[in-house]
Amino acid sequence: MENKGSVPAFNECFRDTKSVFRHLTKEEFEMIPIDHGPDFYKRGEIVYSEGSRIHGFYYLLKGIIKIFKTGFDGKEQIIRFAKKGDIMGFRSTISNELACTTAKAIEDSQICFVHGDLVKHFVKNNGDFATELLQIACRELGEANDYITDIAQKTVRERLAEVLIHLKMEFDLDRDNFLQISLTREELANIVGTATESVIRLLSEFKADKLIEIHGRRIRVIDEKALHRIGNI
Amino acid sequence: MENKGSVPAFNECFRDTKSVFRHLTKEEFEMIPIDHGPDFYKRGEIVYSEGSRIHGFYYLLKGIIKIFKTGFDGKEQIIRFAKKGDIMGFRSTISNELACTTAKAIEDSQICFVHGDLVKHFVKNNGDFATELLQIACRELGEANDYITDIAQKTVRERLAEVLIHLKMEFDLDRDNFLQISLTREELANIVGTATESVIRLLSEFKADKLIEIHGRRIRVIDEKALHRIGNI
DNA sequence: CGGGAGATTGACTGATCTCAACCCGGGTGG
DNA sequence: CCACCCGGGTTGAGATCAGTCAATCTCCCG
Repeated sequence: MENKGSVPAFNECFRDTKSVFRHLTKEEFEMIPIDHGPDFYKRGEIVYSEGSRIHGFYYLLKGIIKIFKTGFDGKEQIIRFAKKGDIMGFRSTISNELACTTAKAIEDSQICFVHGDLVKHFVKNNGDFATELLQIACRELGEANDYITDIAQKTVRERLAEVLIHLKMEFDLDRDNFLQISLTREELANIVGTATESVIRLLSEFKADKLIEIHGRRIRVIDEKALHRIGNI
Repeated sequence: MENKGSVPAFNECFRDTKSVFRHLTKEEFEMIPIDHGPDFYKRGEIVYSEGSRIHGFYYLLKGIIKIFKTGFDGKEQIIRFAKKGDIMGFRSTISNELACTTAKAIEDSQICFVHGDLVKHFVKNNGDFATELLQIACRELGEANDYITDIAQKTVRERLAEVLIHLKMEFDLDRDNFLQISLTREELANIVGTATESVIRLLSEFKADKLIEIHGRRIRVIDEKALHRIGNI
């Protein structure tokens, strides 16, 4: 992690009309220390680790972070991805618990940090901010519930189809309509909740059936309808 | 659903020092209409259904409610249980979405309802209340994440062992140390995320191995250590 | 007593996992 | 420059966990 940020860049990131911080008053805004700009993380670098104490919020300015739990045998389970505009670490901050997930950059990323005490202060004194946070938590909760049901009830094939659709919706496509996000087969497996080899086999199948196109890690969805059908979405 | 409650009983339920509503001021308290007391639900009755609009919070005074999602093929996936003191329906209320789960009484229950607008008002104007709600959401989120990882990575056997431990921790035991909560084999399967027959076979195994004792739906954990080991907890 | 729900058991099947071998491309140290 | 190594990616074979189907049993209820 490296700090190259400038103060204006830091301030700018909170001004975004879609930022969680958009409800802060001018005065509250100025409470955020701007002694240093955003932090830079390279692909592979860890933002925070499972079991460590988190001292505040991470607001993602740029890049993609994978958030995962490590299972009993060391296998990762990817819970979600954070991308531009998302916040991380608020669960632990709010509930005063140790982090229950690890956050790792899978693309070079730029992150603003806001101290937990400050966030708690905002929650207590700014109803709109509290409501916003609560809504974010509730949205995540809804997604988690869907996830649970899917993993518990669907086959690996169904889940993989669904994950591909989700990735397509959640992340940008490049000029050739390939998914921008670059995941190893193992990471895909860790989203779906299966073995790497299973993902590989199913991807080949999907490819053979002309549902997707693959160039190394780059994947393009060709027949979204069919994937919807396969995934029972 | 039937309304037999008295006003005092209704008021009383918010006074509990462990209630979410404990942070409300006297004035806020009085904003809650007390024109009717708590509602009574019999075992099997539905509090709210997936896909319906929820108009507020359900605060559980007494009883047990199972909260589940219905999967593609109609199979239930139990997400969690609500018991005395828990709230239900806040996700949908806060995020203004339709209910994504169904809540059904598995024991005769007694529930207080508070309108959503009021709850939102409290969140906006009472920082402690907002913080409390946020913490509840965060706790659930943490549990959901654990759940995801478990279902994705553990075997059915491991998960069943874990579920038994959880049930023992979460619910009271009767005088004979049997779990108070009465679940069908199918409901157990719908927590674990497996087939009913698998649960039956594994329960018999656990019983043969003297880890648990079974009398119909009543289950007693005998060897908690061993279950811990089996469940990799 | 008949009916129905839930519980149990057995047999079978098949989706997935595991293990092992092999490939490929990039980076590196000699 | 080249051999080697290492992290992914692929493929095949075999093992197995767990789901499905079907028959039976046990209560409990009207």
